[in-house]
Amino acid sequence: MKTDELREKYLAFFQSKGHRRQPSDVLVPTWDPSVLFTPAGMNQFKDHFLGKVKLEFTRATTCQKCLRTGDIENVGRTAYHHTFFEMLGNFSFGDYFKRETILWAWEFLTDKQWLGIDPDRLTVSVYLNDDQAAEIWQRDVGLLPERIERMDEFDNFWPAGAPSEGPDGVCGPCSEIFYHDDFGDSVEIWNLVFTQFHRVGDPPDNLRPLPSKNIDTGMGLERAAACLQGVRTNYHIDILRPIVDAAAEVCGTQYEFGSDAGRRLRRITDHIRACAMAVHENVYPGPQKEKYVIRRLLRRAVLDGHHMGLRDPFLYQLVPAVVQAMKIPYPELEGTVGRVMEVIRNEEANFFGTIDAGLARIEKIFDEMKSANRTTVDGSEAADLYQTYGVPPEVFETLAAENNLAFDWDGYRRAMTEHGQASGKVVHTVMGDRGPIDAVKKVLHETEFLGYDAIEAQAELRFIVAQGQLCDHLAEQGHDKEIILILNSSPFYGESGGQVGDSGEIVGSDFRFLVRDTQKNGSLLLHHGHLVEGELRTGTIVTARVDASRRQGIRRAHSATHILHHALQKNLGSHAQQQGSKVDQDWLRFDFTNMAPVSTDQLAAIERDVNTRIVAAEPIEWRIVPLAEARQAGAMMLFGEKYPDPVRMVTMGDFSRELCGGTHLDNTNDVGPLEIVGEEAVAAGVRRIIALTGDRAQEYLDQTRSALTEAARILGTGLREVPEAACALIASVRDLRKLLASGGALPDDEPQAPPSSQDAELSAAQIKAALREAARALNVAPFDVPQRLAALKNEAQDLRRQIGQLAQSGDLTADGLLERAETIGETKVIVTETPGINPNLMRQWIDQIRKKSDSTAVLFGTVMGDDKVTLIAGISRDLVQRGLRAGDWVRDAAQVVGGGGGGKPDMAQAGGKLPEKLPEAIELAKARIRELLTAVE
RNA sequence: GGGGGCGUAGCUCAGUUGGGAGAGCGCUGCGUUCGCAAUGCAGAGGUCGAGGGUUCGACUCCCUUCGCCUCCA
Repeated sequence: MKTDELREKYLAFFQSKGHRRQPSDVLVPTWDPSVLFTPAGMNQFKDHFLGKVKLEFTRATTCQKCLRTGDIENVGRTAYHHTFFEMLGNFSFGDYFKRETILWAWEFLTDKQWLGIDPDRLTVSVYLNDDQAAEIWQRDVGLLPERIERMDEFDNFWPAGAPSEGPDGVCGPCSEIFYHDDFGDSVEIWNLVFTQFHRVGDPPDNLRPLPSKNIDTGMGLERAAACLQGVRTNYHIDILRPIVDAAAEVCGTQYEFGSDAGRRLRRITDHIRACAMAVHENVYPGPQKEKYVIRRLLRRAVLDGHHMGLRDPFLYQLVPAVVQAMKIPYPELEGTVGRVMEVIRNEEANFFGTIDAGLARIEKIFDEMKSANRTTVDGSEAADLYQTYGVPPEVFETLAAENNLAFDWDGYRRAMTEHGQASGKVVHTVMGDRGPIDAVKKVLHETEFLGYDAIEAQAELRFIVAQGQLCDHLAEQGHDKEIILILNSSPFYGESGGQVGDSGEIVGSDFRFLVRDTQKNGSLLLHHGHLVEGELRTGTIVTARVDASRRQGIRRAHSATHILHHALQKNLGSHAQQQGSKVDQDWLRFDFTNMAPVSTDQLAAIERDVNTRIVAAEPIEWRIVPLAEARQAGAMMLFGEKYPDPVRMVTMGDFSRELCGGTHLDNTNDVGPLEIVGEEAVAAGVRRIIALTGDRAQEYLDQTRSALTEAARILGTGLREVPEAACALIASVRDLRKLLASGGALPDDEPQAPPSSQDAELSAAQIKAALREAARALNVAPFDVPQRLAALKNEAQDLRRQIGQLAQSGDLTADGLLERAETIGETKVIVTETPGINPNLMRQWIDQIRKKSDSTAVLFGTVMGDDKVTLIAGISRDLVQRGLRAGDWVRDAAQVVGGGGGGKPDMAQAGGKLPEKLPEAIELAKARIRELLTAVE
């Protein structure tokens, strides 16, 4: 039986038993902070199990995309381990229980109409004291007692070991069904979990019966398919074997089941499937969390290829094979093949680069080891290299072996364990209640949202949460910590879909509560804020009033976001899909898929398109429609997003249809101007645009204009010429610096600012472009351009002044100084003030003097600025050999001017901050050198 | 979220208790050579990521910040 057929039969079977067929949840459930990836079919029903949502159905069946990395080491080695896999399941929320579950499972497995498995191949297990389940298996199904095994809480309880070890919360016994294959293995193909207890504390008597019992079953699709297809490993089933074969071809090797290469090919198969599915859902390889897991999977697969001799990206070539295998249940995969391949190829290429860089470092370590006569690679050294540069230890070990060096795996593991501990641990909660909000959920399933039509409404105050606790009455004002109010209905929008929460106020007959922010928890709206007047009491009728102007700014930004999304796709291509967004008051941030930076020309075109749509005054409308209808209407569907059904579809004119729960304008014209103020990278393949709308866009334009005007004033030129003049100023400062360093003279004519053009007024776009160009040349943020220009201008002036001083000291030349030098013994000694000379020039002179005369000792001093003194001393080589130190000499002199110094034996520098004492210091230096020279005679 | 690391010339990088910003490749020019390859000589190219602080003096030390890499969870 084909895998696709098995999947379909399972879902159809449970549909025929009154189950609602639900689509798979996304791979990364962002709504659930307790997991990175969906680990099982029941995950999307957590709140159903706990009675926290209104139940529209009490029986469901799914085929869930899952990803687990707990057993990652076993992938490829064993027959049945995967990271990515599909899980078939049927669920009951307080509906049917053990009897139906067991009978249906048996019917589906053995009935000829369904799987038709020979009953003799099946055995089952039940929990030690679950007589109820055992009896159903024995009496109702008719299994012989020897085919029913009793297992302990670590095998047949969920969560494993819960009764004695916890955690607290819902739990229950389970019953597993095993298939005995032709290879002598017994394979657990189906786990039936009977959630019937609530654990409170440690044994004994810690399992309380739940009022509402649930069923949660899971059948591993690949595993069951392997049994039905009679193959010895999941990797040989019809949807995986083609990927294995494709991997073998790409790796240029023959697939053999038992070989080392065979294991590597199976691992590559698993990991590329996981990566492709994740990237398809817009989860890219990255540095943290779920993105990091994907990166690690990809790298493990690349490493296997590396072991088999590959040195260039290869994994990406397997993406089509993955899509081919998975496209029946997930037809949307075909739409993203190119993007997925590109992302994976990119990441692979990066990693091969990392490996190359690592090789160089490893060579270096080997060299050091050889010179130190060490024969074992230090484990902690390898761990260090891995943690810092990502050089995998396997690569290290291989190279070590080639160099006849051993590798200390124990030390490596020890170091990695320490690192893990140093990095801290996060506590994971499996499933359960986490505070007062969960308690509220059981009573009040949702806050009715009224904000699409109103910004003010009457409502009943249902719950007050203060200091993390529920209370009925609260009089205290000025709470440090925020209070949360929950109403039965509210016009406040809770942060979701990237749109920030509303702020405003909730008032009653005798109180006033300021809402700072509104958050969403499930279907509840949480109003966070502070009580400023009166007393709060649950059950009272209140008026909830949203801050109207802020809401209006948010509406502008949100509608602008949709228009921007449309413009991006038009200008960059349909791959420019939303990756995330944040919508605030007249401010929006929009992340989207794009491999390269968006050029300034493209940005200008995008901005122009958006503004054209805005002024076209297109109507904006929304409706609640069935998901299928929205899809047919061509609404934008994002990968990695799970939509409710029906959905809210927002339509703008005839150019944009998006599924969106946010608050929007009625007409595009109300957006006002839109200004793109930034474009940057957020991750490989993801770009971010930041834009302003309405008032803030207008402010931004005004600021831009005044910054450019100010820049033009500083430069003494026209607006249009600012970039050119800025470049000229930079060049002139650079030239002046060189001039000063080399001791050249100032050119007669000061550079002139380019003449200001008398052209007509510049457009907004031209102003922005001019300021941006100047900012790029100056390497500062656009609004800092005037400030930077002023600083540069000052610097230029200062440099000119210094060069002028330099010119006045023209009589000080190396030759001139040498002529006037005092001779002590064989040595020419020059100790003098050199007004206006910078340290660099002093050094050059000292070098010249040392070239012209054999034995010399030179010390120059000058006043720098208003309050600083610089001294430079240089002595010739023979003096150094005789034990003189330039540093000692100059330091003595510097002490007179209140400073210190040092340097090399033949050339040293010192400074001080008492300019008036410079002559004294010079005199001391003269005296010191006489002493020093006499001492070493 | 936490640990480690990196931002220095167009590229790859060096820079040793804080005291003259370097190498290799590339580039430009001039030689050797019939020409190419090769090679010799000369030269251009740097706000040492940004901003503060300590200091007489910071690529170097401290703090902040931005970008990138990497590992752990």
